[in-house]
Amino acid sequence: MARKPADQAVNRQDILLAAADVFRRKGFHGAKMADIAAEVDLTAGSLYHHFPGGKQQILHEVLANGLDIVTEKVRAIIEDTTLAPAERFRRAIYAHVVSLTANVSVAAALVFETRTILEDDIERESYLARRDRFEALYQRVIEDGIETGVFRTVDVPIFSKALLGAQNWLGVWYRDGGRLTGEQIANEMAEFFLNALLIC
Amino acid sequence: MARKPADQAVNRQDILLAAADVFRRKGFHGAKMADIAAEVDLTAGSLYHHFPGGKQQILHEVLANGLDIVTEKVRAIIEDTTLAPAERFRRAIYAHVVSLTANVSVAAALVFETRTILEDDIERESYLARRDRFEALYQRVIEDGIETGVFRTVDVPIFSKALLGAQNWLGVWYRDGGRLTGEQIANEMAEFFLNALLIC
DNA sequence: TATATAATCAAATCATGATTTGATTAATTG
DNA sequence: CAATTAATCAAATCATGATTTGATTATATA
Repeated sequence: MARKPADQAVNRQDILLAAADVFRRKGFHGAKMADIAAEVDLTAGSLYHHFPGGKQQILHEVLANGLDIVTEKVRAIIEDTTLAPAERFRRAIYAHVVSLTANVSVAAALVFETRTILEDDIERESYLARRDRFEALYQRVIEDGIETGVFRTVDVPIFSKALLGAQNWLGVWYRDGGRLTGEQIANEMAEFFLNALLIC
Repeated sequence: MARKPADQAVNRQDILLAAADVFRRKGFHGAKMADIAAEVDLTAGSLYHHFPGGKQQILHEVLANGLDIVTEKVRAIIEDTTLAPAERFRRAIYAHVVSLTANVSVAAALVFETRTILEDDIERESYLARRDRFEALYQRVIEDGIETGVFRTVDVPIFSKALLGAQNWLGVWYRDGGRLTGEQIANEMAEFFLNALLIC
């Protein structure tokens, strides 16, 4: 029967992480299959064994996985209605930022390569849906806060784009081992945006 | 002597704008010289007459020009010490955002292709310097506000990255003809970030 | 251990696209 | 209008890199 994967054989996840890293450094179009393969000690051709769909499929899985992981964390917080809107908002930002900094390469791919995947008509639909679903989470909690009277009356779509921009930008500048940890940065950012909304 | 450029001949600026647009849609690596050429009714080879340095040079000029134009607008405001820090901060954001929305393609290039130009060792140095100079402008006015006691004591580098992220992100989502004008968005964003800083 | 299947590789294929080259066609200026 | 330089083009070059193909090697299970 089918053999169980050997311990030393590379698995899909290794390849996806390696790919995210190469994408961060060179961009999707600039990344060679050989570059990705080299990161996991394979040759370019071997990658097709794991991802028959080639480079495009690899990108798709990097982005879809990455977004899903963050979405799930944020969703759990936003939908916890036992907490006040301000607290849900704060915790969501914190979790989100920590998640991005914990995995800069994927965060960077989410920033830089979303455009690439949207070029592909097949992926386009499903990816846009994923993204809208995510953005809606933040919009919901902001609206809750406004209705409750604890948040200023801001333009919610614009505010959420500003927030997401600030967060996504981490994928551009954050590096492990910098002056602040991901958690410290997450705290700061949650503070910033909460102050922007709170009526004092 | 040298001939004066004919009226109907394409000029460098046309090409740079066309290039920025193609870069926005396909990314630097995905953009073909032929794509850029087609936008101005030329063939790929003809572009080398205007830009002997090829695609790389075109990217360099798009980014350097784009950044310089925005920098100059923001600089004039930040350095106008007849205004209070809060007012300088507000006007700088406004001018910056209006400038980005007035030229989405260049704004998008500044977001997506900075990484590309940084790969090039020659450009790297000069471009990083430009960018630091720009970021320093915002940091200065924020520090002024803190020292004056009108702004909260935030972590200035992190705050400015959050701000720049929110602004740069416009290059990703803003499109002409949307629900709000560039000016309206600029106002909103200035409000957001001012509220994040102001001690009420 | 024998066999089936997974993993992998090296060497083709195939396409694509940047850049160069050698004319050819304007437009300017004396 | 002749001479000169600018703009442009079509057709080579040249390189690069994704993907395919046909073995080869490793490992698990019967």
